[in-house]
Amino acid sequence: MLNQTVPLDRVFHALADPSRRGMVERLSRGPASVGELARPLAMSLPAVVQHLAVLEGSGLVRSEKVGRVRVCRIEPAALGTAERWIAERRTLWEHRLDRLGDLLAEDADASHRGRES
Amino acid sequence: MLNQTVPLDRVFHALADPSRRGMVERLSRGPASVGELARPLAMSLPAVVQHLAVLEGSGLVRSEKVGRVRVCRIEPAALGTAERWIAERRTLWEHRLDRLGDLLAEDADASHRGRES
DNA sequence: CATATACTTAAGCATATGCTTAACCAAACC
DNA sequence: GGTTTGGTTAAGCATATGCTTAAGTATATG
Repeated sequence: MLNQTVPLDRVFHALADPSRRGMVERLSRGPASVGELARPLAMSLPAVVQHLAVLEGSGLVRSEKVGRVRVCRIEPAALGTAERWIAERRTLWEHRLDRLGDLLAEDADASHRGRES
Repeated sequence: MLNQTVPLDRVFHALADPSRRGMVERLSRGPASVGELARPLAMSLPAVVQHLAVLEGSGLVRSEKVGRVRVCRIEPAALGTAERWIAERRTLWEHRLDRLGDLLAEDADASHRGRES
């Protein structure tokens, strides 16, 4: 498994901003133009375009130009990468807690039997 | 559902750095001291402590001092928050794709029946 | 053809981030 | 009590981020 650190950096960084998460949220309900993405945000259009560039750079969003409007859509794969990383860490400490639980159980068991070992 | 935007900002920002993810990864296998966390990283101890502060600020990690060594542990809840946010977005566009699939199915159905509507 | 619309590009700026080194503090060791 | 060990605090600095305004381009629309 290749150590793909760069995309994770970009995906998590992209998600670390509430405006960008708002855009992802909007796009998860369906495609939208830059103007539509900008409407709910209290900032200039160029600022929104910069956020969009971060999202595209992370692979979370892709866009194409149709006439004079740019249509943006979500790109599920990148979100999956982030979700998977988190899930893997969770699995690790869950297993660790399992082993800890086993140890405690053994311990309890041992003390019932009169603390051998 | 309260709009808890601040912790998500911090959690995603904390995860956006490979050194910090490395620390989380290490801690997901069990508690560690600051020195242990620093060992694999090519940077000064104060830099590591600053990363640790970011992780603690996000709620991903908590630590306590035992004698002269600081013991750090992972805090599962924060990771869960991030995972949940992503999962919710995924659910949204999956449902959207379902509806889209329904539409296409209806469409195909309609064209079989001779393109009504 | 003229004008409005929907971006796009460029430049500039304030603040935040990610380090560094130097100096300091307190628990453990000899 | 002196020294090593493990961490902490402070200051400084280079670069990155997140905006802004101003000006430009290309596609509709009347």
